[in-house]
Amino acid sequence: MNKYEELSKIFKTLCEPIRLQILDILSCDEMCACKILEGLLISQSTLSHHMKVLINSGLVTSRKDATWIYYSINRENIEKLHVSIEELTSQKDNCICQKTDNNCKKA
Amino acid sequence: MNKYEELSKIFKTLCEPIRLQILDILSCDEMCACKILEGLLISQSTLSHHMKVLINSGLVTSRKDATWIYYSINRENIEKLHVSIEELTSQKDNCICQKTDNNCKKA
DNA sequence: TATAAACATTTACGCTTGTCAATATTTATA
DNA sequence: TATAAATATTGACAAGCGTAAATGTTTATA
Repeated sequence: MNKYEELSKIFKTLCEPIRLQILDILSCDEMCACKILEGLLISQSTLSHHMKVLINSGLVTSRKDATWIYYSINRENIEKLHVSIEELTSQKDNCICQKTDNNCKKA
Repeated sequence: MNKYEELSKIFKTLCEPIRLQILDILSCDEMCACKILEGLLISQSTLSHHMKVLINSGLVTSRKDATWIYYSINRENIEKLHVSIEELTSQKDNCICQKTDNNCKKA
């Protein structure tokens, strides 16, 4: 998997409104799935699916306590996302664009 | 459209590896579509489709010159994206999470 | 041990979207 | 005006994914 595919995996996670809402709900503190579900209009199985996607992306972590699972934002990986976006879009040496001869007639 | 749907529109744009590669190609300078295409393994019509998606998201702008169209990154909206991610994931007053009574038994 | 609560998994369905071939449009130039 | 280059659009198809009902698993407790 190249770097674009790696990064796109994070964005695929973020491209569903309901998952953004879940991150918002988790922005202040950890919360168990049953409480997250209370604020949403989706089924329990659908929430479970979305939490799995969030966990797999690395944007959210979980801990188990008895029958509850507490989810929280992985702030380290949120910061890594900021860095990745910056690295992708900012001017840089040895850029991929320099591998193309840019002799297209310019204005 | 609520704020989650608005933001998800940006992430939907970024969730395709080929569009991330296009942003990378544009990271140093503007480039016309025919030159962008040289560095990719997709058809012309597919590139045209992706450029339209990038334009519609606001992440890329374009200017026309004769038969060429030059595309460039809209850095102002990249910065807005950083702010949106920060606003979503950081702790804040009047957070959506406080609207749920968090009386779930904690460890 | 039986029951209930919390969460995960399986299965099926429908919608979205990436892809390309074919064609259309626009502009420069011979 | 005819041709070629650059880009957009249309149409069709396949793959990915969000969704929920039904069911399974784990844990606490009566």
